Amino acid sequence: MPNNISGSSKSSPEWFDAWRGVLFAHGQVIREIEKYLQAEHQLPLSWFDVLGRLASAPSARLRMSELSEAALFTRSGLTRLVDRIGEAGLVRRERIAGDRRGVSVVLTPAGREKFEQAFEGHRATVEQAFSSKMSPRQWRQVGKALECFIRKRVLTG
Amino acid sequence: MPNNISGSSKSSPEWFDAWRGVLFAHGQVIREIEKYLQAEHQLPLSWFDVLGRLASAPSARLRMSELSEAALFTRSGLTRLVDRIGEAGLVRRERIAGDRRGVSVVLTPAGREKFEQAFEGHRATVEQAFSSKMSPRQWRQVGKALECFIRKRVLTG
DNA sequence: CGCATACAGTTGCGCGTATAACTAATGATT
DNA sequence: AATCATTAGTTATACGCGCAACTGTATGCG
Repeated sequence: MPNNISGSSKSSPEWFDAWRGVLFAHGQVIREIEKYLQAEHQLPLSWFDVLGRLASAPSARLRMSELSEAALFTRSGLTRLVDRIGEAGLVRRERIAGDRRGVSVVLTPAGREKFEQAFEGHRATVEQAFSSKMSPRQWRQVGKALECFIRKRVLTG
Repeated sequence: MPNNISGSSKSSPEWFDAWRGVLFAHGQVIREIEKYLQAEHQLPLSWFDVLGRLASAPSARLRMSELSEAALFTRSGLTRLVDRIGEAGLVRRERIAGDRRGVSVVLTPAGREKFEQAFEGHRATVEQAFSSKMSPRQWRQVGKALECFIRKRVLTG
């Protein structure tokens, strides 16, 4: 076929390298984080993620839809996920006054404690696996460039 | 602790924003890509990834271990993945002369065609979902900063 | 030469997620 | 008030991945 393979001209424009970087960085760092959380806290990353979002929400509560919006999973997966975390006593569901369809997921004290225990190590893991691989200047650039992908938490105070 | 990095000792130091950016960008772009590949080519992203790696390898062939090293999955998952892609006729296995343990995965003509059909659209999808969200300067910076995560294909020419 | 160790890849199993169909409540339209 | 469309969340099913144990081959060592 016409295209010559090994040449970087066709198969890899510059912006594609950026994407590949995101792809690989993500994969490697996620693995490290999961390894750490599982080994030290018996905590799946998905649990940690949910706990973290709740912990930084006002009143430590979020609706299912709010959770899934910001999150890496879909609504469907979230139901079971919250089930499991709930069974472990780290969150609980509460009805919402005024909308009988909705449910709030609330962080329990046990959940907050679990999260706080894991947080520092998680931070250290990200630092070691991710940010230590680049200069401050660079991570600032990366943060700025990818800022637009971050779903802002729009929370009415 | 030894390091109090540049001021913000709160919940989000600057390098953490960079990581969050990677996390979110990855999630969103991956979704878009998967949606496109599935809708237009009935091709899971993992298949496309394998086909692409093979397509850009000399002789369009790679060992299982080479595939898994560079890739986003582990060896175990790869066996089944290659099974499925093989059943679809896009790759095939071949024994390696001189090492009866090893197996080469080889791209078939059908596999190459499938990949090439999907490649352009994939490229366009990444461009639209990822790189159009930032300036050329920025994606260059991102590419540079995350370069170290990319497992280089060390291929003796 | 015979046994132990390391390596390449595959298989059994369990778990978690996504897709789609479903229940239930809300809101809009008439 | 009755109906239709929309939204919130759950459930049924299937599929893909990772972990750990297993087969078979290669290599090291006494």
